Amino acid sequence: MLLSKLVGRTVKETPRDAELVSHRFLLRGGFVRQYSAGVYGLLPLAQRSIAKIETICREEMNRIEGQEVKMPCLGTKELWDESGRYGAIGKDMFRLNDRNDKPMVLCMTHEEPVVFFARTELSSYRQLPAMMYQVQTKFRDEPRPRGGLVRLREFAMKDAYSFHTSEEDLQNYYWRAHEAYMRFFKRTGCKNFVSVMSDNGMFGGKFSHEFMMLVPSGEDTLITCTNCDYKANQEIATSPFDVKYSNAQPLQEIETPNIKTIADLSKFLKIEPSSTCKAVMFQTKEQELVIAFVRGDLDVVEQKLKGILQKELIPAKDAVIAAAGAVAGSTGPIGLNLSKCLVVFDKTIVTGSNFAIGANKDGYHLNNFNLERDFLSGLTDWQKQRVKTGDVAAARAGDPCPSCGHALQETRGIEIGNIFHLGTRYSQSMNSTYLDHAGIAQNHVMGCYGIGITRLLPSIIEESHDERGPILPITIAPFDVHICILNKKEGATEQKAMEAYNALRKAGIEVLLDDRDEKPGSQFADADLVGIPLRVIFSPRNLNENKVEFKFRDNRVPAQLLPAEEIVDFIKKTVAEEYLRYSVDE
RNA sequence: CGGGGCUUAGCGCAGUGGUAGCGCAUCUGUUUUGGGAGCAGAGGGUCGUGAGUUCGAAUCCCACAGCCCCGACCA
Repeated sequence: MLLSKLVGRTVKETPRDAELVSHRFLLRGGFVRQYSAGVYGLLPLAQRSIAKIETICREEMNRIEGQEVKMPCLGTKELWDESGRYGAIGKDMFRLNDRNDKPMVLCMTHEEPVVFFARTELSSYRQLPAMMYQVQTKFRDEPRPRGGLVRLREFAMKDAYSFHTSEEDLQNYYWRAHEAYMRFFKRTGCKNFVSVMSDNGMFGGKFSHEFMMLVPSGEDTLITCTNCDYKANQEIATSPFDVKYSNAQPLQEIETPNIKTIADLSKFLKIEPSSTCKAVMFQTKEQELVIAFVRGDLDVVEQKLKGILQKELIPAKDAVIAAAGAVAGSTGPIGLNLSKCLVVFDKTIVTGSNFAIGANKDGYHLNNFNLERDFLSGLTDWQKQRVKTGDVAAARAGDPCPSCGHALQETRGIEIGNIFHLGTRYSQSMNSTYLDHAGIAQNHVMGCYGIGITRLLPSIIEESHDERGPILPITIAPFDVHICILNKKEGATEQKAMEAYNALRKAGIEVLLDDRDEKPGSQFADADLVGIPLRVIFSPRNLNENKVEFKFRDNRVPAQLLPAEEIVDFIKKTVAEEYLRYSVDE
């Protein structure tokens, strides 16, 4: 490809709206352009790069017996009603009506369409297990798109769905998919990534893993152990915490004027925040108050709370708080109207003792609160139905690891892939069955596996760049080699470069040739912005000595001067070696 | 959906009531050629939209929209 003809120009100035490094370089390098919030077009550089990502992805999916399919983006209300998600998913799903006013959706994921395939095509145990995958555009009306290509409303995802006759078979396949993902990310040049245990959401089945690129700009917080293999998204990460035990003291009511926060309360009572109990309030869509009690030094993880209650939560409104008899600033369990609220106690409150807690009376708190003695033991049977205990607190850096007890640490990550156990969540609701040995209809046991194709390019740039631009792995770079011609009009410079260009292309190497009559500085700056890993520079200065310059984009070794007649063979060899760096053993 | 900011040429910006500007980019010519050069010239605008105030509005008032950031949310 001749750079002079390439659609997509580089720009010197950093676009005002771009905050993330990857966003800045993708715009400045002429990879992408924005159409509207969360909607981008891919120019040739990005399109080529993403096509390579897709190819590697297909190879890895095929390797685990995946069969590529293509399901429609456009879906009907009827199909999404079968799983119940037409109603369960809120505004995140794009909805539209066809010409006859029939309600339609733009699919944000494809469990429903794939089950549509499975229930007619996978009707015998003889066909199982089976996996179908596609690379398809997804539409999600994100409340807030952000970070350039990191969070989009329209993006490409590789989504895969596997069908099994048993949980055991699914588990086996799940770990094969896990391995395929590790291979895929290594091959695409991801360096610092991990798989962590993650939240399944409301409909996701029993377990799941997220693949996370560890970069400071990541949106997710990960909790990892400094000693063992424990790794989890903070949404599900847990810790035994450091619990102090002491003998139960008598419950006392204390006057606490104008004390509304944990910080104020612990200061007033001269105790550690970990000796207090805080109330965090949400509500359900049915106007039911939800109060989570957690040790004062900890925070509540909303996803954990949702998991325990199996309900959607929104911030609590004053009227709902008042209706349940909760007093903001002094909220406590005693005196609540349990018919109007659900209460969840974190395990830190179950196992700890003598907490300072709200008295549900403005200006008062209780001290030496002990959950069983002071609250649970006095509940009637129906009240007990309204009170749950569980793990709702966020593990933090420094807390003990649940596996080995060593200190945990926090890391930021971008989610670049996930694998989910789905079980029979969709096959049951959508009546998707196969006949087993005995001729009895059984629901398919399912797993699903996603990779954020579009998101991978910015994620890799986030972890692989310098101040001048991206440093792309050869496996996903838009071209293998970038050739600059300095002072093309002088002598045979241009002719020599073109000869090398044609010879390399004949050898199947993808070359971007800067054939513009630009100053060296401009050419180098643009080459840095495009980020192709290998660079060759033809100049009269060096050709006078019969030499050509070669360098790596990442400057891993100093630039080398090579005899002109050797450059083609040298590049062929170097390109092959470069691909080898990202290969994964069979 | 809350809070904040922004919207003037392709990009980055200046312009507080009186003929719409600068830098970069683009095009022409010329000089120059190892880290974003110089000179000379040219093209490019419904100043986000609508409605007001005014003799006159990019500028003042009102409404709306779009975009970005923080938060909420993220199946």
